[in-house]
Amino acid sequence: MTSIADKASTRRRPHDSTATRRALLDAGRTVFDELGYDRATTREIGERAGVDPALIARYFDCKEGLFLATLAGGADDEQLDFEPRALLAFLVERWDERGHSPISRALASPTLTDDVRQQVSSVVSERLLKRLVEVLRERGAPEPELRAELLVAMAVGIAMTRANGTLETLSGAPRDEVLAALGPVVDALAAP
Amino acid sequence: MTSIADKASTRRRPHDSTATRRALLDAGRTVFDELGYDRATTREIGERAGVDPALIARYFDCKEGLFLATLAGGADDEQLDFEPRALLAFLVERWDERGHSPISRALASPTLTDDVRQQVSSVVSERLLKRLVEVLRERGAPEPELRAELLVAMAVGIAMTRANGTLETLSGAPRDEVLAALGPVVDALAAP
DNA sequence: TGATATTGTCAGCGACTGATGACATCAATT
DNA sequence: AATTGATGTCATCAGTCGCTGACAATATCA
Repeated sequence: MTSIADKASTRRRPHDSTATRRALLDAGRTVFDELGYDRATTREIGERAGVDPALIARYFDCKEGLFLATLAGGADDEQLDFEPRALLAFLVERWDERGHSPISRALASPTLTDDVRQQVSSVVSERLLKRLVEVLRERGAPEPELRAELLVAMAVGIAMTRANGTLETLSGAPRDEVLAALGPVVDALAAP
Repeated sequence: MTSIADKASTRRRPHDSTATRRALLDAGRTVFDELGYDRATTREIGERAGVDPALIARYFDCKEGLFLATLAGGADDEQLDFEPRALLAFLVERWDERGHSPISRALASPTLTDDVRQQVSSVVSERLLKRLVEVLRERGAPEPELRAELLVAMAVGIAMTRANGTLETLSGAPRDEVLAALGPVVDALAAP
């Protein structure tokens, strides 16, 4: 018990900078995703990480620096299936569960810093669009770049409205049902 | 000149409560839409309305009260075409131009007060969903409520990502091109 | 004209936020 | 063991925010 490498324990092993960094990153991801950038406070992030908020400034320069870092990391783009239906299902599933990636929130945000916009663009492009565009091109879909981004945009809209409960039927419907209804829609988007 | 009913003039006609109310509503709509609820400040709204910010509290109780009021009014649901393609085109067009309705922002917002969620729900339902559902039902589309909300959700995602520029191709593409690509997609959503 | 309610102005309060810098604590090296 | 750099803690600052209450200006009506 009380393993020295205990991660989520109440007592932080002192003077372990990499553990502190990661704790802040994890907590930041969660809080930014749950509350959005503006509502998220450095004090809240620090508390959830079990770390003094002042360390955000030390390791990430400022709040926005931590935000940028959370955007970059986190999503391990393991063996994703880039078949359009499967990818939409993955995105909706991922963004349905809060606390993992603030990218969907950034994509849906009204105002973005230049740095953040650039970061989001490059992450989404690298992790999702690049290979999705390839798949669409193989299928002979016209304007594959545009259609790939449209698929991501659709996922964003669905995830956000499902999360905040403004569209009641959509929010209440089980994910399977939503995805089933979307099947032919995605096919139409990916058709030649 | 210097008409007594001059609305955007530098000098406000004194003691005209209805004009003041409307000025605050208009400015609120614009600022909430441009900046989102959190970034919008009562001082900024007051300045744009040419009105002392303290009057927000008098006429709308508080900032959120003004926000609720902006959600309710504004959109004159004139002779809308509820044919799905046309409706999506209308929504994307409307939400492409900032400063008119903060509803899209509310739909894309991560966290919502109960009051705001309820207001957004009822406005969207009354103005858009109700008749769109009818059209979908006439067409024999299954789960017309779900599909109607999916169309709105798609419009939200597209509008937000286009506005913040995170998806570069989609943001840069002319609206016509985007809507053209979406035509078959909407048809698939509305198909029986 | 004088009395009264409505409307607009202004200064400032209390709370919160991100950030800073002085200080304490720890660990590694000599 | 002593030194030194790295790491963590804390109090606090400066700025911003929504909101309030006292007061001034205006309109309405007797």
